[in-house]
Amino acid sequence: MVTGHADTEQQTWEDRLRAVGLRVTRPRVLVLDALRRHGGHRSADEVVEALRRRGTPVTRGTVYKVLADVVAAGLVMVADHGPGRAVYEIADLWHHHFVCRRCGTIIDVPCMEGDKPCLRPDVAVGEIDEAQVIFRGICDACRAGGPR
Amino acid sequence: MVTGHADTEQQTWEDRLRAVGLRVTRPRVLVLDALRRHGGHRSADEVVEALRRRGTPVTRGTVYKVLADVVAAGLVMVADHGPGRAVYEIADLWHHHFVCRRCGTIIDVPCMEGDKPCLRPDVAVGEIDEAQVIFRGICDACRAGGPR
DNA sequence: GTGAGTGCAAACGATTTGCACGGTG
DNA sequence: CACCGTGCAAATCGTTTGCACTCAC
Repeated sequence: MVTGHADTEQQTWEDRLRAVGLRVTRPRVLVLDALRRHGGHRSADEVVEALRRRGTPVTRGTVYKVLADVVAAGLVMVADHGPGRAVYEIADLWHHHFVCRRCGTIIDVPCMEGDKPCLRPDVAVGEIDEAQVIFRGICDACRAGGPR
Repeated sequence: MVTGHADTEQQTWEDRLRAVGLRVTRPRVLVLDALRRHGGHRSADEVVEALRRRGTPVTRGTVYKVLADVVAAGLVMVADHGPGRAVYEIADLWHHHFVCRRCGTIIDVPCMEGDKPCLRPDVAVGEIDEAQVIFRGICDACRAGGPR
């Protein structure tokens, strides 16, 4: 599909960035790559930490700016699961989140209707372009771990 | 139903507080009452401000503590619509939220299936006790106000 | 070369915490 | 009267911002 050898598909980020009118810069590619490598949800600080560990440090402030840009551009989704708990992930497939009350783990829950908002309220409130669903409860791992 | 004269049903808070094992104190009743009086969603600061205006001031710190307690006790629901945007409301009837991207207004969206989580994922992730749904888009008021 | 993007560090605002006093049970 | 809950103020933490420098285009 992609011409070239990139085993990380990294080149795609350049295309995607350009496609949304953002310049291709090192921090942007690194942040996006960190998110895709991880595959799951990461907070801004976790991205900073991951990049630092990889030997390609990016400033905290810059990470926030990059995240704000790519979220605004639609490349990344942000989900707030509580105060000071914003998590980011690549906006590829739409899905919901299950948050464990006990261990805080976030588990992806596929959206039953594909890549568009799968829910619609039965009252007219406005034009809905997104339906973010957060399920809360106790995850199987914690339940298996005993009643406490 | 309730013996007494309380036109504000305030006495109920005492019962509800006791029922969940919390002491009945002035700040707690005031905070709960402020939330119910308002009927909608209020941030911690808005509660502080409302109580101050009513001539029954409660410290910001105390409001946060009270809110944390009553949320933990299940008397109040908290919804996070973004970083530093936690809003609280009485946990009486289950419903979802529609957040306008333009003006920030929060509109209640009734849950189609009554007072229990109306949604269930089709994968087993754990024991779900809550499904919080946040719809995002442009509210009718903003749309009526023109394309910008 | 020019403006967008970055790094650094200080500023910010919501929420939390420590401690001494006061009220509830 | 013992303890929980409050008030006050300082601390904490995630996130934002200002400014000079650098790099992408």
